[in-house]
Amino acid sequence: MNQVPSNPNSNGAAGNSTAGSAGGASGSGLSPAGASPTFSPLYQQIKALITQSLQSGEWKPGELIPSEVELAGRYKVSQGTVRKAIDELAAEHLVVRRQGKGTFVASHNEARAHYRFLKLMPDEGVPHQPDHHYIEVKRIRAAAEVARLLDLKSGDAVVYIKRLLSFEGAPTILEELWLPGQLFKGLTAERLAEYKGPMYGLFESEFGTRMIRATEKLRAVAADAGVATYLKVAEGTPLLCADRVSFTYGDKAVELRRGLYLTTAFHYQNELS
Amino acid sequence: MNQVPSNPNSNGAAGNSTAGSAGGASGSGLSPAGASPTFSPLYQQIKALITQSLQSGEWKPGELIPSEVELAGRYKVSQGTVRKAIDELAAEHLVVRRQGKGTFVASHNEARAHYRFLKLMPDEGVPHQPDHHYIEVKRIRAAAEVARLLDLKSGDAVVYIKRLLSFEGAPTILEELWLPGQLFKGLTAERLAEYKGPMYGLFESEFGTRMIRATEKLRAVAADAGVATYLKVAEGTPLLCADRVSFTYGDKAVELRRGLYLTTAFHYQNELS
DNA sequence: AAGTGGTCTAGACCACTTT
DNA sequence: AAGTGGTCTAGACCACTTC
Repeated sequence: MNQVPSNPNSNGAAGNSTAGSAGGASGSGLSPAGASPTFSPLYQQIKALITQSLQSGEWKPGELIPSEVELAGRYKVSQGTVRKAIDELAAEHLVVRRQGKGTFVASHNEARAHYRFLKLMPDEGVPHQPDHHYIEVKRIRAAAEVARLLDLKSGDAVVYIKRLLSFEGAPTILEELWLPGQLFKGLTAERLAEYKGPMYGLFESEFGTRMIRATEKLRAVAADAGVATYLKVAEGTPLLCADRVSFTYGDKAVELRRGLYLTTAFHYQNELS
Repeated sequence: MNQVPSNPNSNGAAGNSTAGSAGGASGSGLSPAGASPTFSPLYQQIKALITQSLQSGEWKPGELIPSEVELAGRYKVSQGTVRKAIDELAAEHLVVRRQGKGTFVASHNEARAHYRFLKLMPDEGVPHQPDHHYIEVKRIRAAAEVARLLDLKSGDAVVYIKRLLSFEGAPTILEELWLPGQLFKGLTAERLAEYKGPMYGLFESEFGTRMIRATEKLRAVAADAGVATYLKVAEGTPLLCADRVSFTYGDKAVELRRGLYLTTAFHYQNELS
């Protein structure tokens, strides 16, 4: 993290080898010198420093981060370099820029973020907020497969959640979740049921874990007897099955989720671009 | 297209009101003055001019476009402004940058592009190229729904294609397509069958229509008798149904596609980011 | 008026590719 | 050596928000 690729300045102001030392100003424990010796552009190093401040909670979701000018001074680089770093963070939805106001830490407790991880849309009309019914919330031991995907040891504590989501009275989504017990200690059915807003908003504001991105594998499956009862459909009804792995900062997997979607009046909306 | 937001130059070189006149250099018929009077940043205007050259075929898929320096001279703006325009075009996959070589028009006839619109992956192992079997290729008249989605008139000519894709002998995808007859005049089963590479590659190189982006609606459905025969499964087997609308330059819809995927050994891979 | 992000310019040098 | 995109700086001004 200490090397700077070059020093093309003739003036004395913007000296080199500064990004690393400036990194020390970001507070918490940075990994010491002996890291990977690969070169990277200055703006990538700045981006990494800013990301560390986000991850450490120095700037929390919804909060204003320092201005580009201030960050440029702090890291001893030009505003343009800070700008390019923040541009990429904004493209990854880690921060949100607002002209005239500043740059804010992205939060799932915002209208704009609500449909980034909820791709099920009604075939007709505008989306409504679903009713949540928590069927089961308990702490269990991780099975081998769950442990592998969450990078835990087999038998480690895991929070298991099973819930049913209904749109205007129509049960539509049956979901199971597995979360690392370590990260979600006080998570109970009550906390979940009473929380207004998206589940990821609760995770980020109450448990300090913010979901950054996710991968999903989609399949068509037949409803078994138990599932059919919850969704009030015939056994064997085709359902859309979405197996999700969600990641937080540092590409660390922190959630498994299996969703079974009844797609008679809803569809999974996707953009290929 | 003629206005330039401001003229912050004190030197005489980079004059104003030049982007518009430079646009005339791109050859084909630009829309005259009376367009919308909304302001837009210079780099957005440059981006629009470059996009027009892409759309008009001045630079074809796979070809090298002029260097940033040359474009800056042509449009009478700084290299940085051209750079920002091309940055966005690269982010939208309209062009591909290669350091030291130049900027190229993106093409579906490239390994890198093969999996942008083909999201079905094997559960195990690496993806293989499927075998194509064309069941039906004919010209028909557009039904109301097809006409509406393709922005045609009901009854206009449409090319209809039905094909079966198999991976290592296992029939997996049954697909139907509807294409505007106007744009795909010489499209026959022979042309399709003999073409090596992705179908979108054929469309762009033989018919001058390049797919830029698409939307998909995914549902789980039950295989009916006909579909079950093609895919060699029992009637009622759950299948993943993907209804796609593809767009070319100018957000013009130019393809409808319904894919039925057998997801016992395959899944639809999606990234939420 | 002051502060923020957004745009634009000009010039330098680096990394990579080709000649 | 020459040409390309990639990085970095410095400074100017614009658009928007707040005080």
